[in-house]
Amino acid sequence: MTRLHRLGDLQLAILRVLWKQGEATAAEVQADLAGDRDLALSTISTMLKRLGEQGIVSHRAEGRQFIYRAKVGEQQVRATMVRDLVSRLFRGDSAALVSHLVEAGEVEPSELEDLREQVRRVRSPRGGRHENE
Amino acid sequence: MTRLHRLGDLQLAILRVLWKQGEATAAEVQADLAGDRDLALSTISTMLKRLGEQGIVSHRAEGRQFIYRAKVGEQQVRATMVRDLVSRLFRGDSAALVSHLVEAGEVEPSELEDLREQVRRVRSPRGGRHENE
DNA sequence: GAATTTCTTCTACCACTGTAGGACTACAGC
DNA sequence: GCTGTAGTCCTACAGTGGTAGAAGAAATTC
Repeated sequence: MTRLHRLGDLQLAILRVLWKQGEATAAEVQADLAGDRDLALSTISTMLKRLGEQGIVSHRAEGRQFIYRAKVGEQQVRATMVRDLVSRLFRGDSAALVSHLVEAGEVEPSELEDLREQVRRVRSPRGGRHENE
Repeated sequence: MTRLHRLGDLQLAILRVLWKQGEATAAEVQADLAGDRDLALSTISTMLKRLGEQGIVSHRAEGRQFIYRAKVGEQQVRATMVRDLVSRLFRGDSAALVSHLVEAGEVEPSELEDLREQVRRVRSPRGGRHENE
């Protein structure tokens, strides 16, 4: 599971299906992806197999077919990929990424306010203390 | 310049040098990178040539050697790559990325506050209006 | 002008993603 | 038991990044 930080489009698309469905066969993944991407079954199978070799998905046999399941969670992938991006583009400074988002007009300052509020509510359900300071 | 959104490590490292120095020869890039990455000159040259083919850098001849210059700015690359990540991992919702950063403990809520302040200062130097709404 | 130095370009190789056709295999039905 | 059928695996190819040796070209130096 070494290269979690640079997953391709198809790999992510497949993982998204597995996250959504819990587990799925290659054919089910193919069906779920159909529309956006009409891919041959062998394309999906090949990628699932490769993801398995990389430890990113696992599978169990059910009769003749394999049922796949993601071994990594969506949060984990997000965390890993975001951290990679931050280290590559913002010298590891996550706040610089947020700053960029605001300056680039991707988020509004007011949204920061909302988020701060929302997080505080989660962290301190009854007006308690923070873990630092 | 179609594939700005997925630049490799070396490509970014080279661009960083060009951004810092304005322009540079392959040997200068190599020298600047030495320490972190000790690469053959031909490695740098090859990548600079490829970046040129992709329209990401340009060069002019100065006597026998080429002097390279980035054709894309750091902000542009950041914007493109961040947008790509957001679309791949957060369904295009940049605020969700910020939310993720806070929940993952990568930025503190207090930092959001600072950023909001900082941005307000930049946008409205003397308490003026915003450009939207 | 020949030799040396200094660049660039060519060629090559490995790894990985995306993609898929075809081979192989095993179960299901007749 | 044979034959479809449904599923996996093998093989392959193009594209791209990372890496670099070797070849080719041009300027500098004797």
